[in-house]
Amino acid sequence: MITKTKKHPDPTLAQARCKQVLTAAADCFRRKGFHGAGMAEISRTAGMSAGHIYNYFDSKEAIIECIIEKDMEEMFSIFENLEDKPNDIVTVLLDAGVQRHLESVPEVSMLDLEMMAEAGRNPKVAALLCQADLKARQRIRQLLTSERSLLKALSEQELDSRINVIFSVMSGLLLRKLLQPELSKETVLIALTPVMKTLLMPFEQSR
Amino acid sequence: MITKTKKHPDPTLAQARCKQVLTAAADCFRRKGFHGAGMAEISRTAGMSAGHIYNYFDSKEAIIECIIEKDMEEMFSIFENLEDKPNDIVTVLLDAGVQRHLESVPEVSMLDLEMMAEAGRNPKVAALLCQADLKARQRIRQLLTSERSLLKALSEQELDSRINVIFSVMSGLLLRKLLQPELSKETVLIALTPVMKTLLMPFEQSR
Amino acid sequence: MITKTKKHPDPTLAQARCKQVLTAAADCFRRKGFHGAGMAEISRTAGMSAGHIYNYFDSKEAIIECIIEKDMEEMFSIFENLEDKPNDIVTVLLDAGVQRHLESVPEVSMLDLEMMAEAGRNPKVAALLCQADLKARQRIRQLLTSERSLLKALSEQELDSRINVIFSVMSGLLLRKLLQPELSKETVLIALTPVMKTLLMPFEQSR
Amino acid sequence: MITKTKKHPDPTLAQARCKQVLTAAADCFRRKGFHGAGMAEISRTAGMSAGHIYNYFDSKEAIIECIIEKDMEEMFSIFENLEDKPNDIVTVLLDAGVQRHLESVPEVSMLDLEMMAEAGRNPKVAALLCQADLKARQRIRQLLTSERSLLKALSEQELDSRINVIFSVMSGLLLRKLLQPELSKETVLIALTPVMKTLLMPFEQSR
DNA sequence: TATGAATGAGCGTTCATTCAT
DNA sequence: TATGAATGAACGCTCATTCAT
Repeated sequence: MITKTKKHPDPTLAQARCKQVLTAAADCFRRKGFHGAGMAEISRTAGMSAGHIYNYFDSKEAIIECIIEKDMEEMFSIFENLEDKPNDIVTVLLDAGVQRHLESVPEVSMLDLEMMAEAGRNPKVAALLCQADLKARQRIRQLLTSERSLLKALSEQELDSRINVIFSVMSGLLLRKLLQPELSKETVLIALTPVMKTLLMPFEQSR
Repeated sequence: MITKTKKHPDPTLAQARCKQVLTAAADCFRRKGFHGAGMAEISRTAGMSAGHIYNYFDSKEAIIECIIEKDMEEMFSIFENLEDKPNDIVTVLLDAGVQRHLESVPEVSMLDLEMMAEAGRNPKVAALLCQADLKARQRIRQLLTSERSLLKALSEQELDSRINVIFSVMSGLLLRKLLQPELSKETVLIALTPVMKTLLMPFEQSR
Repeated sequence: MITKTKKHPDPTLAQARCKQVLTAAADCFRRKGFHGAGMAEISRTAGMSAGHIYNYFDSKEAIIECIIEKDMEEMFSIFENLEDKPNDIVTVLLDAGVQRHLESVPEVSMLDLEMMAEAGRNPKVAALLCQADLKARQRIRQLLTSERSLLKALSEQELDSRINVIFSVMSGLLLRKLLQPELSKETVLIALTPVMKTLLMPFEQSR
Repeated sequence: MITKTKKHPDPTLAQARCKQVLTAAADCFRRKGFHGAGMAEISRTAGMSAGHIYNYFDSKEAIIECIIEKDMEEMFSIFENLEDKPNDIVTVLLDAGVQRHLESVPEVSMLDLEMMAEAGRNPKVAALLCQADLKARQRIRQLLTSERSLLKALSEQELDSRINVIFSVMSGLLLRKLLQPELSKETVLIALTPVMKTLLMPFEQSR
């Protein structure tokens, strides 16, 4: 993750400084947005001169991308751990999604939102996000087509549809939390659980 | 809508000028984002000098807030028209949500996202959005508890839950379109329709 | 010469401001060099905010190029007037060259030098200078091959050689003035006159 | 040559390190110009940390001045060797001048130009250059007034004039090469040789 | 009412220089 | 002696905002 374009004889220190910068930057970005936070503020927050940051990152852009990359990686660690779980896939997905998008501290959500908004303007950011999203969907697809799934016989398109709606409702929670901060997990689960069941079972023709 | 801090001898003209500015600004913001569009470009688009805009708005911030307000109002016109529709509430909600969040031009989605991101930092914007969201939920609640609904007997909390999940999955489509632009309405509907059915009917106890 | 990329409803004012900037910039460049003079100093000298300069010039680079262009044009006005002079071409060229390169105020020479040094790094500047030099040589060639010249029968190459040596000795005076400021015009002319005669007459075979 | 402001227990090593720096710096300056080359690049080229350079030189400025000094010395070695040559002084001077100013690699010329431009602003540099120029002229004067010269009877002023014009035409070649890179030595010599002959012989009264 | 010339604070970035080790 | 981490002032440039007209 550390910029390859610069030599850092002491990798431990370098990594520490990078982390300092990334932490500070993430903090500032959460509070002010990517473009609202200036290098001056970031450097102040990081306890480091603005100039010195450029020994570790090529540009503010690079910091943003690095933060996004880190965030995506972290998001994936959620999915990595999914398969070890017992066989109730509904519960597993519910927990993961709700935890990530509804229970996280507001600051995390803010950064997620900021990233999406940035993706609308910055193609590089958009690419990073799309790529991460693709990987996530593939991971879920793997899960849903595994031996024990009830959906292994589904057509490509239907599977796609279900996965997209799952992602839609989950990431939508992010926006709900923003617009209705008092919303509790318990309340959400009342309706979300049946929805997830619907999405993870064959649709009944009778309806 | 017109800024109260300035005197305008001719209210008609003033209102016209305000509209000019707001239209131009909305256009620019859609194309470039809130911070990507400059006052110079807005004034050019509005066919008015940059300085003159300040006779109607205190700042760029004020323009942004005004546009968000307008946008919220417009979003409501969608809900206003809902009740005139025939009795298949599933179709009605599906159409409205999909149209707004999945079929709109990318620029609209981008602006929605920016608005949300902005809400994370600007309490005034957050308040506007929350208020609009509240009104929207109340409107839906009205619909769902009307005479012809199957859900009129639901508890407050369960109704709340359902409405929130409906909003979640719908607004989540916004993010899906950003992350997977090739996703088609048809594909989405395969899974989204059963989900909406689930959300708009009493849950079966057997599940 | 005024930047075409910006609209200036009042051309008179615009031209005046441009001149202000160019004068100030030339002054600063003479004293500090192209890279030694900052926009802050230039704006201070021009009695104008730094930001405002960018309403007239796209960049510092553009200012430099504009100054060079102006300088080249001015240099040409010397050559334009040459042909009206009486028939002693030796005197005519001597006067023009000595006046330009030896008698000019030191500031002019400084700028000339700066331009040459800049040409070594900046291809655009180099191109401007080369082009002007080419035009100057063509003008001289026209003069030397005109009816009344003694050199009209010369081979291309020999003509080229003579012209280049003329330019060489003339522009070399620029450097002499820098390195030996006390050198007087009279002293220089003692040897320079015979040299010019040599260059403007057929070479004698006997030598 | 070594900076006097710093103590160096091991003078031999110090001198070696200085040479390292100067060699590296000269190299960088030739490629990028005085202001185009940064201390980072110089230190990398010198195989030494940037900070360490400041143990030998007070500033980048000091390095520049030191290099100019060295360059002036080197220029003199050309003149030193002149007197050993056989008696055709025209050829000797022609060769020396053309070699130095016309045939040298472009980087050398560029550095010469930068030095001159620098002299226009930095009095210390100006002094160095003037002093070197003075010495060069005195050396030539020695040559021209030696036993075997045809010019030993000339007045001070006339001698001065001739020397200055010689230097002028020679250093002017530097500028010609910059402005007309395709110019060949052969072409130049066609006219330059007669000019040098003119300058190194008594002027004929008949003209 | 309307203009656009003008400002100035702030932006991201660079780089000569210092200093703890 | 030697390092390179760290600084901070300055750079060119942008842009929301003001104000004389």
